[in-house]
Amino acid sequence: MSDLLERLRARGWRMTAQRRVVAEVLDGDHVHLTADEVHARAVARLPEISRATVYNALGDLVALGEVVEVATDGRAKRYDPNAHRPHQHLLCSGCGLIRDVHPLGSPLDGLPETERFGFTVSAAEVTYRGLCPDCARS
Amino acid sequence: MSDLLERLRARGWRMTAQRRVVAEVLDGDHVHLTADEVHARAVARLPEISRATVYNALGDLVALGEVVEVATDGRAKRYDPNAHRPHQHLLCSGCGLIRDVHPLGSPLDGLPETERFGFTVSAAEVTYRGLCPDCARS
DNA sequence: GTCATTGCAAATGCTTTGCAGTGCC
DNA sequence: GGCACTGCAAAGCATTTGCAATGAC
Repeated sequence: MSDLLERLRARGWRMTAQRRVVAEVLDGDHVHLTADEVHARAVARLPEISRATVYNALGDLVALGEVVEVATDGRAKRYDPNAHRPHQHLLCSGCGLIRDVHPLGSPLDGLPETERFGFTVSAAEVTYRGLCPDCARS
Repeated sequence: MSDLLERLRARGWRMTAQRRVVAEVLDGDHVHLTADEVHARAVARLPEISRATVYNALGDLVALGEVVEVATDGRAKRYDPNAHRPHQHLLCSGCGLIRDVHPLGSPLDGLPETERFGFTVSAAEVTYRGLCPDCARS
């Protein structure tokens, strides 16, 4: 368990029961959830929480840089709470599950056996993010 | 221009005017289009082509392994026709534009200046694809 | 007390689906 | 000529938005 809650409080994020529950659900997980899964787990602790509120809270956390939005397949986005720890992702093409991994060598060498968690790894994929000339201009 | 059309014919893909136009629109492009952009360009050549048909054709091409579905942001999927050439992606966080790049060194070294195409690159991201134990079982 | 946050429900964007008609092989 | 492909319109998810009521600071 990490100190996500404390960081949020320290940064002056107005704390409500709903937001606390969303942050608690995410906190430190190494298997990332979709907004709907976060909502389902939040409901277990706070039955009246709405989907819109979960989306609001997740959007805030992303804007604060405490959580990273991961959209690696065409389905629902997933939310990665380990924004401050450098890591890479292991994605299941079958069910969309995403796990954090921490390999040491170059990605092109493939993922070490010890970091595969039982997955059958078939490809490594690299994406560079930035702004294109047009978007950088405005 | 590549030989996508010929490969498709050779593999026995039933050719229709609509499918040909979709394949022609994609063929060899290094900036990848969304389904809607493919539809727009297809309409320019074949006004009565429907969106559903474009989705069908794209889905087929992906199933055949001739085109790769790229879903790097939470928006519309984009279609990469260069499935047979190893390459990486350069993504604009502003507008979602995706371009192919062909860097030589390790991704962790960053993207060489000659491969940036005017982008301001801020991050490199690695994803390993495969099947999780549960999905591999079935 | 004020103003941000919540919940609801309706709207949006992208994609898929059902089904009758069309046309490729 | 059979059966796969097409077009249309309607349905389906994931997500966003508008707005009145609520509650944190």
